[in-house]
Amino acid sequence: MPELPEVETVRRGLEKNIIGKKISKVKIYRKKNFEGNKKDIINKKVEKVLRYGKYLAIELEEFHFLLVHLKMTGQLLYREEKGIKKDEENESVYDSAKLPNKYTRVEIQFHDDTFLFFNDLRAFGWVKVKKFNKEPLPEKLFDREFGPEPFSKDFTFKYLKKILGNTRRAIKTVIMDQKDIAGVGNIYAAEALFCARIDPRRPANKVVKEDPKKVKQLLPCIKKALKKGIKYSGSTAENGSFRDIDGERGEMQNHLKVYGREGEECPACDGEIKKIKVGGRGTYFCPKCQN
DNA sequence: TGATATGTTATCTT
DNA sequence: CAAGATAACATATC
Repeated sequence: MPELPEVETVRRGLEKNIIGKKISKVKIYRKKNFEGNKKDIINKKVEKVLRYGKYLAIELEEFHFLLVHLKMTGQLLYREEKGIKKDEENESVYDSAKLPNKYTRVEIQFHDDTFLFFNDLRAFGWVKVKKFNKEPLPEKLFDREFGPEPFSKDFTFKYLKKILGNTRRAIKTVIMDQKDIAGVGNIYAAEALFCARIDPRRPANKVVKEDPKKVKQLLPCIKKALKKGIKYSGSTAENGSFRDIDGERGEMQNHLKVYGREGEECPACDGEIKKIKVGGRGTYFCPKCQN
């Protein structure tokens, strides 16, 4: 679930709460979700909290990093203390009145006895410890390539035209590819394509050739969709897993135009929102006005 | 009960 | 080899 806006929501929460804190203890509940040597980060102070696409990097002293990817159902939960949170009850499996719980994979304790829990029901996510000799580029940090951040100056119309014009893949698949654009996932891809009135199934190169105007629209549409997602602190569907570091749901699900709205009337015309598969993923769009 | 789920990546196919 | 498609990861829900 977590895409750029959700991960950015978590990043901001962490920035507010753990900068300057020193790690005192690391407890690993599930080895598969942890990589590296936990001793490397003990007694190290948190200096920065960074985000690259959907990836998080907590930078500690002397170029030590605590890296996190939430994948589908991961959560980073900050607590002043262990145990049961007063007046809280679990309504869904993704709630966490009590911490740690059965889905807690890693527990970070700070010197002031506050905690950061990495919870992940499906356990696809991970926490890694890495160290460097100097400030690393994101490519080095995560051992992978990143497309430009949607809010950076590198994300231009020229660039968008280039990545779309180069391939016959469905346009939705391309804008979700992290090597092409960092941070866009299934929800915000659907919203951006609706905003630009583009059929998500269309081969990307065809859209560039036949509808350059729509591609020009798509650029601000991607930014707007993500910005709105950040504004509403991310999206948490009915049975969704996303929570901020206080365990709170996002609000963006109430402002989505097509994602998750199968069968509802299109907000732009009198068509009906349909759900199909594109590149194996659930895809919501209005067949009447997106073409 | 089998299909499905918001992410990424290894592997298979064309 | 490249591009694109698909399976796999682990668990809950309908």
